[in-house]
Amino acid sequence: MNNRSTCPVSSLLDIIGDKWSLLIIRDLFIGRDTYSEFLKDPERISTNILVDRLKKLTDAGLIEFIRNADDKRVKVYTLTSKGIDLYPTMVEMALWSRKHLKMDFHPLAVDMFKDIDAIGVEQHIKNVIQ
Amino acid sequence: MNNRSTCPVSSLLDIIGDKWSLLIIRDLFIGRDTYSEFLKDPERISTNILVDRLKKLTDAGLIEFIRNADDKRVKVYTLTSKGIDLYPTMVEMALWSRKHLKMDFHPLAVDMFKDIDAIGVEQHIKNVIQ
DNA sequence: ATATTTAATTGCAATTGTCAAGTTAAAGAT
DNA sequence: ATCTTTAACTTGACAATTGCAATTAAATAT
Repeated sequence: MNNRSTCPVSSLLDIIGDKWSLLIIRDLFIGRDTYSEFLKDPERISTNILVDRLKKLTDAGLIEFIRNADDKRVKVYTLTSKGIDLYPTMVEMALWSRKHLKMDFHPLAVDMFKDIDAIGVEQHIKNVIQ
Repeated sequence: MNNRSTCPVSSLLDIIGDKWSLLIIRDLFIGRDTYSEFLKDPERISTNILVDRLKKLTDAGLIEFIRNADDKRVKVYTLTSKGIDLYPTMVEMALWSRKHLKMDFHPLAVDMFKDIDAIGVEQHIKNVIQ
């Protein structure tokens, strides 16, 4: 366990409370699923941090990987159900940013916002995680 | 701005993506609102980190403070509307922990879960932030 | 065999965090 | 008026984490 406290927020922060972990989770939601694809992210994660976070997220049971059958060097990561369940949190974070940060967002985010406005957050989340 | 990218999730992580910032926000939601109360948290934040985070959260416009009129030594912190709007994110984080971490939670969290189960997440959030 | 690609490691500097102690200004006690 | 306590920092020594650049190992491609 190793939690700092019995607060459910702090307990999740103990797992994903840094600038990088959630970005790997995000990538998996948008179809980026290998080490080299994570490295291409605009946020420019460095290789040692990436390896460390992939290991920690795997140990925490949020992600797992299988070797690509055609190229066994390639680890293809996937979200576990535990990882998929972070989607509502990420959506709320994105909605906060849309409301409070005056900036232009990535096309994929714009599309997501459009869908949320069209069918509602609840239905959007349902569609993504089930 | 200084964002790493145009991803709305990463942009929020640029502001609160660490192990401490959200705990200060949490404290303000449960009525802890001074430096010395933050220090008493079970997570044991150290003094220089607390000062640093209070300053960063203030600069980011998530919190602000006024001096206590009766005791001018005391800074009483409050959430701005920008900070209050982090409540949905924190609730989703707490719900994730309840679902996936097999542990006993703080009485205040238990009460919150009870209320959410009774009236629904949406209504619970409405009641808290308006 | 040689080159290329994917994933991971290493060395070192810079940043961040911990812990213990000290500082300052206001408030309360004697 | 002086002493003590309290709130909010500040500092310094040290440990841990992160960032950057270069390198390595294994699998695959030519």
